Amino acid sequence: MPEEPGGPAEEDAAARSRGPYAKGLARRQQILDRAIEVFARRGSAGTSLRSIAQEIGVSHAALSHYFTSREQLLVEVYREAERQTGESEPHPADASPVEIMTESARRNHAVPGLVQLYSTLVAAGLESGHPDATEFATVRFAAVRADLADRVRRNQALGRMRQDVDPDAVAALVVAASDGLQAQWMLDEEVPQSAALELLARLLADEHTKRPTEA
Amino acid sequence: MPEEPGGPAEEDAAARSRGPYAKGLARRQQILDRAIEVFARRGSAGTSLRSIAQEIGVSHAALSHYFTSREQLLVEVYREAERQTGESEPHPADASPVEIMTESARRNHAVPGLVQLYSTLVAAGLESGHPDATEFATVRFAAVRADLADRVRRNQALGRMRQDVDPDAVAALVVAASDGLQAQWMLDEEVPQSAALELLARLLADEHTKRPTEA
DNA sequence: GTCTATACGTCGATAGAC
DNA sequence: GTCTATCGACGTATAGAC
Repeated sequence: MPEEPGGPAEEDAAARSRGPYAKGLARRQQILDRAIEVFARRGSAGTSLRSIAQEIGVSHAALSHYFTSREQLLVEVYREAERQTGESEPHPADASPVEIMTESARRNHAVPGLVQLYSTLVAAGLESGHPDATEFATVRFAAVRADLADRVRRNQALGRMRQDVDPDAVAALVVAASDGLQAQWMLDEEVPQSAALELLARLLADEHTKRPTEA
Repeated sequence: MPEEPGGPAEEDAAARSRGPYAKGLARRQQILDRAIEVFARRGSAGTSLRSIAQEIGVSHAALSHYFTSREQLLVEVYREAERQTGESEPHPADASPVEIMTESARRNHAVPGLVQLYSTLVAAGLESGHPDATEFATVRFAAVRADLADRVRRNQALGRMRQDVDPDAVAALVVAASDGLQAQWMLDEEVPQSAALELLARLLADEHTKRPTEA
């Protein structure tokens, strides 16, 4: 219970008694911002709680005050970095699944370390004993697949996409292709990432709307 | 593991003075076999050099005698586990790219922890400062893509695959789809992994050879 | 609520004895 | 070839200052 010497106590008291407040939120945000820089410079593997704390000028225990575990910090750093790319804003309603993932890939590449962090989180999520990463990966995959499957149905209804494909299978396939191609591209920029995604888009396009030059 | 007791001593002396020989190789193999079991049971994330060493009944320093780093051990464990699935044996020459990856996925699922280990190695390989994992992932991706691209060309020559697709793009796409679908499936077995791969195969099949029931 | 100090147990790596 | 011993660094947990 805050002592709050002279301030207007009514609304502040309720707000202040629980949950994070201005200073704490700002601090938390500062931690995330600095963490993004550190991850971009050194990668997520070599970045300890202590090194992030040192960059900010606090003790590593302070970070534990804002994030219950290193893994949760990683997840939140990823979300914040993704948010800063504009990825959280909704994509155009009539965009095709492949267009969505192509645009996402383009945004991801603009943030150093983001693809690596994503890969790290997914890999950790596959292991038991990493509940934060598992939940992150599970929820994210499910949400992206659901969005893409809806877009497939919409594109099919518009006659822009083949009718003889299962929307759920297409959604899983497009997510997998996008993620996998980004990983391959990180290791070898010669990998035809864009060409492969465009190829997939062409294969999924309705045959009657395909431009003859492409066939 | 014959140490060839009565063998000619000349080359033995040279061989024994450096590099591994019978006893050391057997020990190394034993370590890998036990490590595979431990990884299957506990996952790669929670498996330290100490825990593997404990299972074998040696100190963790002994493992460092055979593997220069934990990362190298991880890579070799993956290779050994993959070898034991029969994955190292060549696939039929006329198999299609998607058939190859479908069969590989089937074999991978038979070994607990293998998909997780693979994801961990690829994620580590994307980070700088992990040379062993980086080399593993780079070489493996390049080799698989080269094999698949050859198969695409062969299937195109046989008239079993669309002529209007770039073999290199198809190879990268199929690898990405296979890897990504396995990861998604590990988190949610409802993901239509097989259906998505079969869908991709159908999209890539030559239109004239497609069975009418599928169109 | 925010943060420091401190400590615990574990980790990968390495040096040197046997 | 394997051990013990030790190192520095890690994530986490707790006590308590402010």
